[in-house]
Amino acid sequence: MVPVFSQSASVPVRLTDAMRSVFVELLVHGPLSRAEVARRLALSPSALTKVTKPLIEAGYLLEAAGESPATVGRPSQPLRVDASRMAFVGIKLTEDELFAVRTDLRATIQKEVARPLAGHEIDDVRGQIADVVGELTVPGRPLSAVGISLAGTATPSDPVVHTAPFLGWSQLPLAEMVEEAVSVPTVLDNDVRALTAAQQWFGEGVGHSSFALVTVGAGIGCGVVVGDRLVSGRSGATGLVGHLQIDDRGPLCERGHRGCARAYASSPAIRRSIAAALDQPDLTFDDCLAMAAGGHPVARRVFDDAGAALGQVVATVANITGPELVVLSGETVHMYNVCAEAFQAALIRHTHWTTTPVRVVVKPFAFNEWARGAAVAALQHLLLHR
Amino acid sequence: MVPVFSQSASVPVRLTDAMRSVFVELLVHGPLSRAEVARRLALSPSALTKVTKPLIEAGYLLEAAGESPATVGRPSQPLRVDASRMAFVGIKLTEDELFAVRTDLRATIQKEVARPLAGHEIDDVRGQIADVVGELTVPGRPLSAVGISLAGTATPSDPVVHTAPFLGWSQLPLAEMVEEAVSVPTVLDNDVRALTAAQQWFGEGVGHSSFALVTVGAGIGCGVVVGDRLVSGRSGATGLVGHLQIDDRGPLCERGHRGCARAYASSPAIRRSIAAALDQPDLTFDDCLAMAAGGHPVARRVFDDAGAALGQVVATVANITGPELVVLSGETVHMYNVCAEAFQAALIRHTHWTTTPVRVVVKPFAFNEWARGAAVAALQHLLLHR
DNA sequence: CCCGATTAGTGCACCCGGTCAACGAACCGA
DNA sequence: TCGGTTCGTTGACCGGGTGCACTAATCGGG
Repeated sequence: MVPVFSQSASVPVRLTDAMRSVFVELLVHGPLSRAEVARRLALSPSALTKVTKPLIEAGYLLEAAGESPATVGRPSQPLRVDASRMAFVGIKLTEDELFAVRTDLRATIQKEVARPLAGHEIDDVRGQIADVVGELTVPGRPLSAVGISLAGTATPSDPVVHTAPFLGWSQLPLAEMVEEAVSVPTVLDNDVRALTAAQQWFGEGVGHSSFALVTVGAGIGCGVVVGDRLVSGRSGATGLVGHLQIDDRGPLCERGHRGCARAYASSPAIRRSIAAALDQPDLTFDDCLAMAAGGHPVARRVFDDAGAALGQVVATVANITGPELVVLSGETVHMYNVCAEAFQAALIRHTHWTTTPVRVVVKPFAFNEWARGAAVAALQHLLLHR
Repeated sequence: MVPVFSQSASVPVRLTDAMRSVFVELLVHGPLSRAEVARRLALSPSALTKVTKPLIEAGYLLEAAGESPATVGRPSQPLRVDASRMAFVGIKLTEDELFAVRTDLRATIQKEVARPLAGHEIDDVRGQIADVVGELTVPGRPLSAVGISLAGTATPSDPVVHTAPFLGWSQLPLAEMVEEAVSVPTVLDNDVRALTAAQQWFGEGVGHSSFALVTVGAGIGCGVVVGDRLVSGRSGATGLVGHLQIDDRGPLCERGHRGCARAYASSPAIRRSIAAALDQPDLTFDDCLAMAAGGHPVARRVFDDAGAALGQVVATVANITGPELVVLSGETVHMYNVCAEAFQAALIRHTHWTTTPVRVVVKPFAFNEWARGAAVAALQHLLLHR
């Protein structure tokens, strides 16, 4: 447990469980007074002075300039973590690109890099990762951890990529290899789960002990948090909703399923459907979206179907896991605007009749959100499991 | 924490967290030596003597007559819990019947009672529950807890039934009322989750940190355990797979869904389908099952469709939650025998292609299993959350 | 303007649940 | 019989957390 906070600290700090949980509470729930943290974590007030003192002395916590909330009694002295105290690099690998960001402790992006992937050969990829990490590192400030996320089966608890179909990898000890190359603790994770982690600590999931994240983009993904814990099934296989059957007469997906979720709602499928129906093979997804927004009947229908498929996916996930909230995100969430009614109708229709539909929050998506997720996955792993 | 172990103990025991976890470990994982328990719970050997001594003295643990496992070194001294040290009553309420059992600590049924429910009027039900509890109680031996389960939204953390459609109840503080009537701590729970709890501690779930239970009977139900914790969504709404859409052309359910799981696989739906097709309204479910076993084409087809629907339900649950195992149970699981192939085919077909199908275990079901589940729910609540 | 009321934070003695280290116990095989 | 090995116990000790008494800082009211 020592390594987490000793590196680059003038005063090395020996971490106790209470210190860790206080730190995480302050990191996630923003500035809070000692008294408030004590109440939340069921600790005594005296424990809190004892715990926070070394963290403040070592520079991890700051006494935030407290604006008085105008109440009786002695005003509280809010504490916050010094987000700049640590730095992380998050990397998202896709079939043909590498996105990387450097973030601080609060997952604020400080620098970003995107570049094409030279190939899928592991040595090349390792080299590119090492280059990017070097590029993102500020000389005097060592990184605390590196996170790598990809579409495939991988978990932070395990340094090997089990399968990554789009990269053609299986049983690849990527974390070890990168760790060796860059000399920084490195953590792997599934891309959707990493994104869920980011939402859990720094996004819409804050304050919810259970929620689900559903992503739309090149595919449909899903991450689940239950009892404040990010679920990862056997070898990281959770939230595989991409091929959920919507009906049995719909469009075909690349695996030969008729009417599965990704055949309806993934961006390539939407584009293909409209392009094919109109015999305009060069239409882009954005063209399609514009057409739907403009009321074009074909585009409208395809997007309505996509929205309905998404609504059914969300309802199904909610029926099974019972989250307080579902966050909708992904590269093409903005399409929600043109299919909101279809989505809501399907959500209501497929929600089990004994409950009310889940609350759904649409979370706008920036292209570097995936890489940011990887950084948060690394951060969480460092703070919780070390 | 004191109340759990002090009642009726000649020597009152003050429980620590370690004592609780050691006790549960021994309860669930059978006789184990101190050394083994210490390893499993990451405690020191000395902690174990310290923890077990008072529990042995108070009669909660016994030194089991150790059959030597023939190994080098000093033979270990297995410990086991004295299952007779506590007694529980579990009650399952259905629309028109009340099933109740008395169990020991290991959920072994010692006495059972079943009787028709006089009505849904709360005072009558409360009275009947109190009668049954009295009937099941052995004079000298007070009960440790009473568990009540029903189809509807209820959680052990909360003494009120939120909704119980088949009983026509909503927002009913049943636990308080019963507790007052019988003077024993009383816990409510959803029936499927209670059954899942029983599987988790004393059934197929033992040894698995994540698994799902899918039940077939009058309806289709599902309970989920993730990270050793039984999932209960907002107000206990989880595992609502009954109306999962299987296709969009199938039979109608009572809520007007075409082709949902319960329209295919619930026992009333199966019976109705076959009775209607053959125009023999008096056929029973067992008649139908016998016909299918005998190769009758209509019955065969209906049961195959039911099996396929179940397979799809299991695959969907597994895709989303990623359990190590799925346990198949419920009043009519025995129908699995006549539709195993259809089930397996659907399971494979709907399992996400990046993973292998979950392991499925078919668990035979006795009619008092529901009530036993309620007893386990009470036991778990007493041991973990008190 | 002072004085209780109220809430926040600190210092210090203490407690108690665990570990550590040393040892005794009970088996094996040579 | 004796070393090897694992199990279990004992007693000293350690350290994280609590309890309590105290100080700090603000408010509203007489």
